[in-house]
Amino acid sequence: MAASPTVTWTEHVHAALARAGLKRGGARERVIELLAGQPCALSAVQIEDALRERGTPTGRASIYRVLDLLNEHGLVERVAVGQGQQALFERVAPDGEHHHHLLCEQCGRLVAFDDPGLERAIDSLSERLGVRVEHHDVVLRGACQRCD
Amino acid sequence: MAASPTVTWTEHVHAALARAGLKRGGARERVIELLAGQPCALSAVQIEDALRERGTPTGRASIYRVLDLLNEHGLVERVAVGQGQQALFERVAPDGEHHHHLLCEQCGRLVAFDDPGLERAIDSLSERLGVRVEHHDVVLRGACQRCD
DNA sequence: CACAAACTGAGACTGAGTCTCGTTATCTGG
DNA sequence: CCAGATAACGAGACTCAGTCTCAGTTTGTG
Repeated sequence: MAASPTVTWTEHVHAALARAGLKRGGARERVIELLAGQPCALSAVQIEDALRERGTPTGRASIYRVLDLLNEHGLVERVAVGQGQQALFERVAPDGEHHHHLLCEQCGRLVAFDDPGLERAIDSLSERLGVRVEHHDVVLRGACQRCD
Repeated sequence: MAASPTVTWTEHVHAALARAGLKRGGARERVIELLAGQPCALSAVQIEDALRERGTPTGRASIYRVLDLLNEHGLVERVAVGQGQQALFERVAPDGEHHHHLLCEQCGRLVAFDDPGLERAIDSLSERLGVRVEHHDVVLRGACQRCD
């Protein structure tokens, strides 16, 4: 939502991976580039298909490897839409901004939203429970504006 | 957490299914009985194993059928713990009381919690977004009290 | 008690995700 | 600029949760 960040996500990713002493590779660049152009979450299968359609078919193993790597470095986030059986991945903004999802049970559309009140509720929760909350996922299911 | 409800979950389930004009069957009774005795969510595989260990091995297909049926009737809820690859199921209290989960990334323990503030935040969210929210899942990941 | 409808389970099948391993590309530093 | 070391890649076999099918069994009603 921040219109044009000082560093793009792609640059941010390259910097982080270089800092970790990793080399570059074709498959990785392709996955990163694809994710960079996505507004919301994508499944590994969708990534595989998209790359094939672009004329750059990429091994399944490589895709999962890249996704795992990016996830470990906090550059990408696994979204558990729960009902479906495949994991979705989406980029994490360098500034740490993040959002959650509403899955429309009618049309299957995934709608992103954010809400400070919700974040606050979760923060205070972590204190109340006496636990350290590292990540949180909120998935709403219902009908989106279009379908309601 | 309500110490002893007027109707037990098992009775509630039987009543609901009878109302729907369904017959009884061995596999169903076994799954219901097993779930009735669980404090928290269980995967289909765990159910299959547990039933086998009890000396009443039950077909995989039947277990999934029962779980789907109970889910359709709102008697059981699918919990998407997200990272893992198998769905978890747990009973839904007749009084509609519900809770969420913290998954400890150290020990893998699933801790249940509830929080009115969180529920409120989600309710107000649904208005703000102009959508109808039917269900919601909140999964926290971090370290539980024991591991922190 | 007979029959229709519901239920069950063995096992084949699907499809996402993992693993292996031989090959290839990248990046030093000499 | 080259060579060795190390990281990245991809084909394809494999795993495993979950689905589907279908013939046989049980339930409960008329």
